[in-house]
Amino acid sequence: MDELDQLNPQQHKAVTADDGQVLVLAGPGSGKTRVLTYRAAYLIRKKGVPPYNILAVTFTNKAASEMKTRLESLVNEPVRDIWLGTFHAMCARLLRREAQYLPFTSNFVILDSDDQQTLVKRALRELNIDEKVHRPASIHAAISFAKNNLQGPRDLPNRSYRDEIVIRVYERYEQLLVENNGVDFDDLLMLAVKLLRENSEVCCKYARRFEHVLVDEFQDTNVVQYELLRLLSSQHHNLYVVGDEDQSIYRWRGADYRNVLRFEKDYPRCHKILLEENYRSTQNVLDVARSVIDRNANRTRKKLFSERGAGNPILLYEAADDRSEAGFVVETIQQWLQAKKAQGGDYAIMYRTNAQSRLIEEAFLAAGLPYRLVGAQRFYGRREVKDIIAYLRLAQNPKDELSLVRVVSVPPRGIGDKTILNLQQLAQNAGLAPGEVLLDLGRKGSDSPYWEAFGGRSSRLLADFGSLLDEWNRSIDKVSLPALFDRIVTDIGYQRYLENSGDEDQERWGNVVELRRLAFEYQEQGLTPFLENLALVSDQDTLPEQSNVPTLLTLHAAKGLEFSRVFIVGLDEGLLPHSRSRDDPEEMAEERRLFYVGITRTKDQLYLVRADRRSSFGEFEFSQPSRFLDDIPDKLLKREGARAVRRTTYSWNSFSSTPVPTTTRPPAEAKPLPEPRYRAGMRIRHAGWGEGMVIDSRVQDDGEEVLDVAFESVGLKRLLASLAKLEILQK
DNA sequence: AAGGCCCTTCTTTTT
DNA sequence: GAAGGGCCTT
Repeated sequence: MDELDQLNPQQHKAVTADDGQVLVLAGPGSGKTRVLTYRAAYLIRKKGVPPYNILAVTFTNKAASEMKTRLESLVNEPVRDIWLGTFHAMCARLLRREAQYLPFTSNFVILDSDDQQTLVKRALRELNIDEKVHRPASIHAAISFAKNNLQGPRDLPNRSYRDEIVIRVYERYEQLLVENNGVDFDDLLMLAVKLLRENSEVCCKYARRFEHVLVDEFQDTNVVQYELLRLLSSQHHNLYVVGDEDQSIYRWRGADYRNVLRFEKDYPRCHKILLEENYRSTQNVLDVARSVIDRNANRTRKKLFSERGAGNPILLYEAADDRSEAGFVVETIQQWLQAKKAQGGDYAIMYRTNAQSRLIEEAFLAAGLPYRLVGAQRFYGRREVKDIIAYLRLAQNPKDELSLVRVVSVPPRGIGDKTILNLQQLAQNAGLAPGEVLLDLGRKGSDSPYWEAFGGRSSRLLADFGSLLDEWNRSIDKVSLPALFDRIVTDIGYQRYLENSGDEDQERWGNVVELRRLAFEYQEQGLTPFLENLALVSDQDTLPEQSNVPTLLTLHAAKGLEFSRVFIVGLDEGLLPHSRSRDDPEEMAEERRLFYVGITRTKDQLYLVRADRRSSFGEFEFSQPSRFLDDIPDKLLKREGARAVRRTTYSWNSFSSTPVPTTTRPPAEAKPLPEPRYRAGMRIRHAGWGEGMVIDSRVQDDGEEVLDVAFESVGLKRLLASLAKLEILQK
């Protein structure tokens, strides 16, 4: 462990801290995760703690596997038996092991958010509650909130009709979960805590085992997770947490950065260590970050500093609309790539909402530039992927009614709504899951007691499907996961089904093949770990391996990552901060932290981008600059774009025909501008795009000349004269 | 039973 | 501007 020498004094102090409770408060880029990894290595190598006795909790699976790799290289040998993973994965593991104490069997399924929503809707319908008045999403949010506070239906206040509804839906929802042999995300945590609380034997078993508990991203733990940590460290009391209040961005999921304060209160003898030196960003980036975050209250002020020097100024580009916002991003990247001053992997484009990625993707596609998009939803949310996963889930857990209903007519097999309804009612009366009735029909055919309940045709069809299901279910332990996968896909004729379903069938089949590839990676571990992983993948986990292309991601997904050159787009009121946060100071503070997280991902160059108009709803709407921009001192910003050149745009609205100038900002500073080299009407040649005609040329405040050129090959492009190598063909 | 069409209704962030 | 729900036809 000579590697300890590579740490700065603060980091060294943190890594070698004594046993007991340790709170490491660390600014962005200060080597937080590094400290955590070194701490684990230090415990193993210097303190002789067996990995078996260590529990390390990270925020994503990706972070976990990276930590494991780094840990192994630090201690120079494979690290087995350590528990290293996310809260959810860790709880799933614990619950499967201890399933005997639960109303579930150990092959329980983890429901995704769609499933959860479906169950809530079913509960609402059964209880005859109007979905228009009581939105499933909002009821589900209330249930989730309760679970995150360790409250069951009967622990909730019942003071209004609305309370009453939440309680009744919650109760039915819980029953439905048990009937499906399924748990939701919140249950994973809540059931684990309940088990540890109520069963001291089980609690002791784990608390004895985990001599050391290490936690990353502690600021984003919620009440349940906090309690879980308390219980798991209740024997040895060695709890080591690392976090940064300023980067807490999951309040809406129950996370509470005040857990940091609570930690100090609950463990008054805890050792508190600050890491303030930033190894990532230039001082300019840090100064901008600080000007934004210092407006928040309730935090340990950290004086972030960097030895990297001031660096480049931060660029603020104000585009006319969201299309040209996307155009600016892609063209800027393209120019730097062509000038060989940067490479694709240096870049990240961050945004508040997933919907914003669309225009940017389109701009990348139009420019013929590759990119990668972070987001599990993109792949796992696809219909074909969900279909196959549902079949696998059903094979593993025939009680999974949600999956059964999903796949029963995909591809169509003559079983319709009416028959399914009959099946469900019959099953309910028999005290079974529909899947179990189906299995019985499949095995016994016309000898099954349920055969008579359906018309002859329906009985036959159900029995056929039931016997397929039976075969899949039996083969789980006999054949490999890829073999089971292939068998299901063949048995249901999925490829032919896709081909007959028309458009996009190639792409769809491609996704099925990709899912099969993933299944192949799990052939050693088998179906249950595979399904569990599918349920618990985080967006970051789906980040394709380094391919040196720009990355598109939400600000949330950017947490814990770093990039040389970062664009944060959509810096408009209503988007960042998001309109849903407008009325709540706590939420507004969180939007600010979110912006802060984005800024501090930057190593070298930060671009802040916004647009005067953007289409939300399919309609254009005018937008105002984000209030957060006002908090950045002018001297740290270099302005570009429509506003910077004082091009007045006019807005119109339905109330008045009078044009309203929307340009309000004074120019950064008034000084004579150099003459443009290019004029409208010139014919030019570009190295990549060939010949084109200059449509517009203007010089910005900073002296950069910006051209709009119509190319014969690729159409209209905006470029910087200083970067693009242009040849003037005709004046 | 199944597929197609038009209607609304939203749109934060995600384990 | 997409996705789901309801209603229609075959």
